Amino acid sequence: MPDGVIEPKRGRKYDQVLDGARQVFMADGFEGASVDDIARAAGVSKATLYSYFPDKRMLFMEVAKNECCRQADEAIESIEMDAPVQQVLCDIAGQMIDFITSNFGQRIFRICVGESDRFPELGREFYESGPMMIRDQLVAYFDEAIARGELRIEDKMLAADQFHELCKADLFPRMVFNLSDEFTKAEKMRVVNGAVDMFMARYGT
Amino acid sequence: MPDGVIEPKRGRKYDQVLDGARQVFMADGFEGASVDDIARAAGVSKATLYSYFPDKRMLFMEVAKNECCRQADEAIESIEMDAPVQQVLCDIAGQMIDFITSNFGQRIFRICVGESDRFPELGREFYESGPMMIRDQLVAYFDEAIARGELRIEDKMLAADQFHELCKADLFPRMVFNLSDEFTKAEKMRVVNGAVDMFMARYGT
DNA sequence: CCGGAAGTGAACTGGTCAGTTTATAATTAT
DNA sequence: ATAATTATAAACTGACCAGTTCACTTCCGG
Repeated sequence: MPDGVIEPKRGRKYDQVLDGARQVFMADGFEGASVDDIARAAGVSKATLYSYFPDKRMLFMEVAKNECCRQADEAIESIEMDAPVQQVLCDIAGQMIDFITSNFGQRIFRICVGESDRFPELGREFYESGPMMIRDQLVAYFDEAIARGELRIEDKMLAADQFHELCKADLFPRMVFNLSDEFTKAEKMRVVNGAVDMFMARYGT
Repeated sequence: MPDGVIEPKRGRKYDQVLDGARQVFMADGFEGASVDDIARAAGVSKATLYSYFPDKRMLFMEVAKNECCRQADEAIESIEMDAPVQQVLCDIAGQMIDFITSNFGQRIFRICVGESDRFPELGREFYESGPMMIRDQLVAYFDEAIARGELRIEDKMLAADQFHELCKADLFPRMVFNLSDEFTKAEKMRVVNGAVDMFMARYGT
């Protein structure tokens, strides 16, 4: 079997381990998750797990990277970039809020923040595949809209970061400090519309 | 000694313990800090420490509560509420950014977020003495400014939360994910001005 | 059907840590 | 000065966990 492109990275149980790890990390956090639990959840022996991954951290990094990319791609697909600016911004805001308030978004954020001292690559990795990608996507979209005369922005990076932050108003603190872990459609709409209105008031033409 | 109002809560070494705990928690986080280290830093025996506080969590809560109140009071004092709106908003934004990017602000946030699953009172406590207080203060200020005809706001709570979030643009993600831990005056000014301009474009008269 | 690769389970190492206990010493109040 | 309170040091309990090792089993390709 010289190749076959989609052969599972190595060994049969690689994905199984990743799945188990995802479950346990999402349920218990990074420090909270024990490798024994992960092996049990994956239906795999600890020795096998350690034959795939050098240590707990690398295992976690792999889980996080995988899931982030998957979710980001999904979100980007689903947006119709040719609609009117207001509409596009609403869609983007909706996607961002859905991610931020999702179970995965919540957990990964919590872990990245909590562990990033003892585990600095993690924060950086997440920043680059999260906030930074969002900013780049937004700036690219702004460029188009500016060219069409629909927006006027001096500092596009700042505008992107501002929009991102506006989408977190109210919801994010409540979530992150464990006051709520789900939000109604109405609560989300309020924030989406608030963000878009504010953004257009400042940067609309 | 029937009373004397300012007698240290009980026992001579109470404050000493709190000081040591603050140092070690700020340096190592919550899980990262060992009670032995705290006792050593406080110059106190472990048994003494445990005679003041029932467990590590309660000790941490006390440290956090103390420090939050102290910092919040300081910040509120320092603002001249009768200046023009733009000026007041700039001052408030500056204060918020200074707190968020301060060593203490950073550490306490990291700990609250990281531990709030296994330790839910903590998140709530911090929310109430942090984001919620800020929102209330802002809303109170908005009321005055609206009465003077300087602002026009329908949803004041949302506006307060938006302003708060705007102050975190760029800086907050970079800090929280450990890409930077200090910021130049210029970086802060860019965000402050960006926040105020955006806010005034939306809610100014 | 055989041989090597992949996987298993369970015990083990070496370490950390919260919280308790005990016998002893320093402070303080009366 | 004496008795009660408060503090100390150090050892100890009981628990948890990452990562390793090893003797053994299962799986799969040639």
